[in-house]
Amino acid sequence: MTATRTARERARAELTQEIKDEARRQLAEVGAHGLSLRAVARELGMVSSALYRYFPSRDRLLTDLIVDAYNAIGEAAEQADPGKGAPRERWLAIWHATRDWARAHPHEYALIYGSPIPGYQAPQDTVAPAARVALALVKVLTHTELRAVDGAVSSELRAQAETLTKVLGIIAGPETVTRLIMAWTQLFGAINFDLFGQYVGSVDPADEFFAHSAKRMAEFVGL
Amino acid sequence: MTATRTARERARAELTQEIKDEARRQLAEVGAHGLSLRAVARELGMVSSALYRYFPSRDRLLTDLIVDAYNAIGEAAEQADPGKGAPRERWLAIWHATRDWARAHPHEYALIYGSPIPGYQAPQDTVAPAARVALALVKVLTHTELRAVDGAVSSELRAQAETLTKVLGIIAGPETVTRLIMAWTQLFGAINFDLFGQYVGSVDPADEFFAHSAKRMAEFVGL
DNA sequence: CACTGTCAAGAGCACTGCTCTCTATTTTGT
DNA sequence: ACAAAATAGAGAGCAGTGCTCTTGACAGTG
Repeated sequence: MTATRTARERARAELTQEIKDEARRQLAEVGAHGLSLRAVARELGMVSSALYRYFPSRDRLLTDLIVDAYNAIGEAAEQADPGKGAPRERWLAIWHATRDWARAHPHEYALIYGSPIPGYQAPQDTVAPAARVALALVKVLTHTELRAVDGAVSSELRAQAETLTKVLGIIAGPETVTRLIMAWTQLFGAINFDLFGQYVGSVDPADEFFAHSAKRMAEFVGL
Repeated sequence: MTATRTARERARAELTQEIKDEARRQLAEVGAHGLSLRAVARELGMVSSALYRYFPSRDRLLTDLIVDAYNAIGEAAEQADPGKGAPRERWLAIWHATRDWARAHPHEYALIYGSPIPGYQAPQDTVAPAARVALALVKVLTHTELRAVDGAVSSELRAQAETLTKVLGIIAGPETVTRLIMAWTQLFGAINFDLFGQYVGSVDPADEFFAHSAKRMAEFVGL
């Protein structure tokens, strides 16, 4: 039954992919704001209404692109991590690979780390892919001897950190976990500022500054 | 001269302001994406084409709102700084005031620190207002005894930092200046992640984490 | 008073997301 | 194998958008 059924379903899956690919192409050119369903359909030689057989709305198509982008940047980060060797080098590799992906796909990056699009509904589909870069950083710290970091965290933050510790399965104190989140914030904060032009007038180009930040934050978390 | 400012000119200035106010109101409701010139005109009881006598395009109106938003968040930061007293408390006050403004005006914040609007090229009008929050932080460090921070910066970054030192007129080494930019990045990185939902699943609500970050980054720059 | 520049208004263009109906084709159940 | 059901694309159409152009009315100045 799967043999006959897949005839149509395979065509459907293929066309769905083609639509996403073309949409991604246009996204890279004109950005999320300029992405037009009609233009995508036009380019694919179909009529716009037919597109709605595959995506119920423009937002839905964008949501799919968002998930893909999260997975792409997450995979870039994971690929950059050799998995073995000096933790500090692994950390730096992940940082730079993440930034490199963002600079290579600025509009896709803006889609996921810029302002959320219209209705701002972040479906459950996005939360797992969205965590991949962060998890790649976490992975470097697991089974790694960390330099102890000092500082007191408030009780509520400690509770949040301890919950995270369990979920992530790492052996680290609340202070380290908190610093890790700060480092994660710093990573994407720096990429945002770089891509969105906020460093113009201070550290532009930002390559050296970013490399410096990566090292400083490695030390900051105890690496 | 200014007295003879014609009634027409005053009416024009007034109406220009009313348009911006109404646009800001709609921005708060539907976001930049949903902001419609026709809807603004409709609400003001005028026809859409008349609006083009005041703003040559939608992007131009948005640019004006961007400048206003930069000034508003900058002023919030400046107001929060008592100007005297313990530098560390001033630093924390600025951090929290900045975040508070962002949370009170999420769509305006997204306009300036989210993805840049397509078709809008950051004009020179925006760079000065955009620097106000950062300058408020810098001001805390001037004439303040800083704890020395260590670390080596590369030659290019050092050059950038030294140029900044001259421009800002502060007495601090390249390492401190670099750390200051990292702190600035951390501030807006954290606000971004908080407002755009990236902290869901880790440190949500992010109040405690943000307060913690503010303190940690104060120490980080030597305060 | 006449002239000139500014203004609101309206019509209209090209485009958008989306819905609906119609027809052709494929898949499925008996 | 054949009828029924599900699915595909095409086309028309709706309401909305940014923006342009023209028209007629008004204010400011010589």
